[in-house]
Amino acid sequence: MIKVMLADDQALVRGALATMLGLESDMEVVAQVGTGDDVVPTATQVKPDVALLDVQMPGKDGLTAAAELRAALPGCRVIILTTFGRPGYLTRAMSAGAAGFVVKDSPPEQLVDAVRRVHAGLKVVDPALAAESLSSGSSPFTDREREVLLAAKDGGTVADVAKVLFLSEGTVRNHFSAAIGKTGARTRAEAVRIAEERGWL
Amino acid sequence: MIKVMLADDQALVRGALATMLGLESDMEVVAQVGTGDDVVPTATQVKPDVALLDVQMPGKDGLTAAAELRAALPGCRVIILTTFGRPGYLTRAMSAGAAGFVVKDSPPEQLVDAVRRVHAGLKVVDPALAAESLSSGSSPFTDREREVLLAAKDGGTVADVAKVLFLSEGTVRNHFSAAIGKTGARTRAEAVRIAEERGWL
DNA sequence: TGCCTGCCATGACAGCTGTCATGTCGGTTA
DNA sequence: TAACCGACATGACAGCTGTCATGGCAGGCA
Repeated sequence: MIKVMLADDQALVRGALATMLGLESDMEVVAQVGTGDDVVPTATQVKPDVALLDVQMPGKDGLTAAAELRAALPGCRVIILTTFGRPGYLTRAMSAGAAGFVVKDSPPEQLVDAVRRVHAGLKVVDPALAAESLSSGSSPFTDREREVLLAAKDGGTVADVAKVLFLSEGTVRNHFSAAIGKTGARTRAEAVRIAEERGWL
Repeated sequence: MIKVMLADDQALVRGALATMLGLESDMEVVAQVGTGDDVVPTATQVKPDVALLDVQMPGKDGLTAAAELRAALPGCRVIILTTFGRPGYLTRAMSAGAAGFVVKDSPPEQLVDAVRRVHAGLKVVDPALAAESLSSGSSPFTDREREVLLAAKDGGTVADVAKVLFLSEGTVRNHFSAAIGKTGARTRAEAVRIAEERGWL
């Protein structure tokens, strides 16, 4: 039996996936959690063979949780499960030590199949997404640029960002300008949107 | 047997829900679609008793599809299923003739229960969400204000919006200003974000 | 009819934003 | 060592943005 653990913040989806995987004759759902913070504590108790982690969760996100889980339980394979096929997510998932990456658009059989393959020691990645990831490349931002964009994500003004990061307003404007250039946007709001879509934040 | 139809753009979630509902002894999933445009054509063929519609879908959104479905098949009950518990969605779902409203955060049993209740002629609404919906109230925007916000959703400049809506730039700025005041935001980017969160767009 | 209210439209003006030229600092190369 | 490069920081300037005062127009009401 493959012992599977599920982490997803949407109880309905989590429950439905658990039911579906539980029907497979060689699988057993041994734990379900709804936040990123619960992943490692629960996993160390139940010692699953495969952990399915959603990227979006309250507390730690799935990618952070994946890295910590790999450190705590090296024998446990991780599959990242996500709504959005953002190229940046795939890159970060792989560097976090994930063995698989499945988009929620995929047919159900693909998830079941992915669990088996990953358990057998293989890596599973959506081919279309892998191609997009390569063509889109990794984040072109410098550390400061990403910080500045993050601080402005909720619509804060230049003055707000400057105060939070202890920078002059001119500097903040300059970083925005660089980000706008790199994303091909025309305003910082658009730059933030594009960066978020590509998983660069 | 209650004949259920599922509409959700995420194949994995759709499949898992179908499996889960199919296990209930008194239910039968008779159709699954992945876009809003397929809802009515498929429903007229299979004539389900209950239709579960996600709000976010390619093509028509779930709320629009719900209204059309009510018109085409008055006997078919509609449950709106959504990731986000935005108050505005609930209001719009109800005025579109939906009989139920379930958030994806709910436990799985609640969905199964909702299908049965709705089939029995009852209305099903998440109580917490209903309360929030009442306190948050309906959209405070005028038609023009909503149009202007919608046109600026993807980060377009004032000049872009003005060109699309055939208005002077001054007028567009004025509508933005009103929206900023009504949402309590400080920039139009923030106003757009707030309006979207509340389901006012 | 006259008054009032709410929505829409416009332009002027102060202030914020994005761009650019410039300078510093640490790491790399000739 | 000197030259070079990239990242970070700053301030000046032109242009865009949000606010405000103003006016037209349709609907409700005494």
